[in-house]
Amino acid sequence: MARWQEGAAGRLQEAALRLYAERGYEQTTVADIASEAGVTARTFFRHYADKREVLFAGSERLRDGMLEALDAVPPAAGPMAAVAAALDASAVLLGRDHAHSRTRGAVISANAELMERELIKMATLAAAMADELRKRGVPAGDASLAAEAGAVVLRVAFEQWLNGPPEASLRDLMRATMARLPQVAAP
Amino acid sequence: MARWQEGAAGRLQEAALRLYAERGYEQTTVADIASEAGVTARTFFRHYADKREVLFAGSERLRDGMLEALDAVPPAAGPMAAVAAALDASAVLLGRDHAHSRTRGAVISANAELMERELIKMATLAAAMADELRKRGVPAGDASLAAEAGAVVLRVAFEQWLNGPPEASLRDLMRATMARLPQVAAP
DNA sequence: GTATTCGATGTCATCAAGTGACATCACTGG
DNA sequence: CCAGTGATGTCACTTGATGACATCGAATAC
Repeated sequence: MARWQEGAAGRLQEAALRLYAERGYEQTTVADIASEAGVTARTFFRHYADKREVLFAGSERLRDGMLEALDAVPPAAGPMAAVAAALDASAVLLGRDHAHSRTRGAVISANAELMERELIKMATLAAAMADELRKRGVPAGDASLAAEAGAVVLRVAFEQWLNGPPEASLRDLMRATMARLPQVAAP
Repeated sequence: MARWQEGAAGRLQEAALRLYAERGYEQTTVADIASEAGVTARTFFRHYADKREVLFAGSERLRDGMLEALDAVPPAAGPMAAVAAALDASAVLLGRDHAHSRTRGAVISANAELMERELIKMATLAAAMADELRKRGVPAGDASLAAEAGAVVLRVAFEQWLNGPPEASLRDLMRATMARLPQVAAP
């Protein structure tokens, strides 16, 4: 028998999402979350850098999955084709649990601090994709544009998916949005 | 003679930028800034909602200027043409003081919290443009895409301008980036 | 089988951000 | 002259976040 219960990180994650959803992010203290998970506040900060981060665990997995998919595309293909492959990978990772994503999305969009964190995660993702594109020989400016455009497609499609029926395919939404972009962007 | 010196908001802004640049954002306390500006910390928070916001005063002026320019474009023009006009307006407002922008940009990109704030300001801007486009009859999805794409162009061009020579024209950079987008976004 | 080390946690102290309540005092309009 | 206004100061307090040190079960070494 362990001195402490296992899976503190997971319990903290669940408790945080539940409390944020129930009473709101600002009305929830770290002490509340920790006590709910059966640990102390100090332990919360050993698992998550701050009160926001507990909602964004797993973002490295998303990034790695997307970069892997991007790398798998032959360099002969254009930058946007590579980005499209990364978006396909993201759809698999993000499009699993519609209900959970909805709760999480509602919590995040209800609070500016959480929105900020979400945005910087997306920006980091885009920067990583741009880096990868540059390594493939894409000119710096084009790499930034393609990666950021991909992030825009991801955000717009994900939001549509959240607001739509649970059975809709996030991947199809992303592809449709991706196809629409050059038409809208044309003058 | 007034009981207190005028222009506390401006003095706080200058002191904050200087101290953030000298010792770094995290190494600067609100008390430091306030004392430098000859007021108390409590007064700092009466002028700026938090320690980050002092670097983002004037973002409403930028938003208003861009929305005004967007509105001036005849609705017959496509959404991207309207966004382009808004970007032109932003170039006038943002492209004035290269040295100051560079210092500010260096401070912001050196700190994740400040980056977050910058990103949410851009996202708010994009959301406002998208709203305006929808009012002009642009379909919701296209409006989001066009506005977010415009924000991408602004960010990429602004960064190039910051890293380039002071005499370069931000407006020209934005137009060139804008023209490049549909080519990159095409599969 | 006992000793040692390791790792996740608890405890305590402390700092900085942010906020509410109330006092102050120069200026302003009557 | 006097009441009211507005920017500020003062004080008390909550909460987020971090460093230092202690604890104790478990794995590992011997």
